[in-house]
Amino acid sequence: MRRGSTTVRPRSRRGEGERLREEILAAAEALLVETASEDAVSIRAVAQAVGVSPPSIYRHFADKDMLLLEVCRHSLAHFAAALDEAFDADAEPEAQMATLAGAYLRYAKEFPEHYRIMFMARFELSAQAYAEEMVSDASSFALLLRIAEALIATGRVRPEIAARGALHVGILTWSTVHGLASLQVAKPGLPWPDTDAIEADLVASILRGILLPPA
Amino acid sequence: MRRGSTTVRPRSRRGEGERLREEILAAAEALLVETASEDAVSIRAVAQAVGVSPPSIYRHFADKDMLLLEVCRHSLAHFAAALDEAFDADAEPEAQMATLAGAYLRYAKEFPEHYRIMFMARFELSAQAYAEEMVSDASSFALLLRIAEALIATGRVRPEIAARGALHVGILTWSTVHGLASLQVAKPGLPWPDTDAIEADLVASILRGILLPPA
DNA sequence: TGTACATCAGTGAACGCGCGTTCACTGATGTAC
DNA sequence: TGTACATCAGTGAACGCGCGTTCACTGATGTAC
Repeated sequence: MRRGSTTVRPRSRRGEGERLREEILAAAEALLVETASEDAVSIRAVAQAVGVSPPSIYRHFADKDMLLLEVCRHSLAHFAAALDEAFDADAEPEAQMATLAGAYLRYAKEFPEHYRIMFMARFELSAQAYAEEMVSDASSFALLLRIAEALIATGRVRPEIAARGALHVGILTWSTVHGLASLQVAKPGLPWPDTDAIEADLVASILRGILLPPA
Repeated sequence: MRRGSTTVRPRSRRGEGERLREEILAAAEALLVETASEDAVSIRAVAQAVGVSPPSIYRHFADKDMLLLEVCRHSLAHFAAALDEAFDADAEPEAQMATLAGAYLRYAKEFPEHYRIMFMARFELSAQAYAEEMVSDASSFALLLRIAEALIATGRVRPEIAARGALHVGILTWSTVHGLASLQVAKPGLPWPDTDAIEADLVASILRGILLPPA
């Protein structure tokens, strides 16, 4: 089986060594997306895809874990950008939450392998780094927390839930959308019925679950 | 690193060859649970754990995929038994659904690796077998569908959701509990706040999401 | 009751593979004088 | 303007490993006569 390019990569000019780093990351990500398998992303496969020898990878990444961690970070930024784009600062918090949930589900459908490595993989070693990433201000989780706070501030969140704070509300909503997203990523072979209807009902259900009933 | 037992396994008597099959399955499952990693379940590791040579495995399983599939089937039965035990045929459908959700979350917490291979792994090849398993009458999914039907029959489910049928309701509830369960399995390193409160609120939210508001 | 033999449970050695990683190296390129 | 040289980007070959799987086999055990 042939895989990767046979292109001969021209050597970078003096001082431009960092270019290879970007190429490696891009190739690793592409490999992940194309093969839909974390296992296919090996040092050797990435090197071949870039058109470089395996030891060259070690110039830019300490080891394989560090490479994967960096790919994961890239994906998190990509994901955060997608959600940010859907965010409307002027909308009502309820609408913001619904929009965010919709964008979340759309992203998982469009980039299932990105989704998988971000939220379904077992990066045991990088748990700490991962946690830091999640908590950073630029992250999508931070955006969710801001919306949760705004939602609580409207006074429409059920008091027993609001009392537990924005993090509590954030995790409730996150885990709900993650459920559908990850099932679809993990089990594409299942006979899914009308997914649009499920998504719509799920988003509506999330809000009904945490909000007071309309007066 | 030493792993597995050094015990010498006595050869089965004539006609008792099937005993090894059970031992292999048990060892594979134990390995999965102990190491918390699908990758650790290799033909060789299983053979060593049982106290047998690697080729012996092939007497009972065509290849590695078939062994893993069988482990997965075992887990599904184990899981279904756990949910069945929590089921109270005499309770109200709403209470049944809440109980089922609670048992589901408890199972995922207690047997995270069983949970992972059942609902988070990528068994591409066995998608069909998996789908058949899910649909069988003895499965936990069948139990969920029965409860969903009973819930719809009470007339308390929101009409726009009830109109889509029990499968729709089942998937909505399943994906919601799966979200929390799988996040906890995938990211045990995250700084989870009070999980009991989250579980309780999630279960309550599911029902509020799909039911009509109390009159 | 004894024995030849078919069957069954399981083995030992080997195959080729792809992996992560290390090591000493090469050769182009910019720079200092 | 020419040249020696330090630096930089990247390489080729090899390491040891564990893997799934195959093959021809061994030796115990039950059975038929």
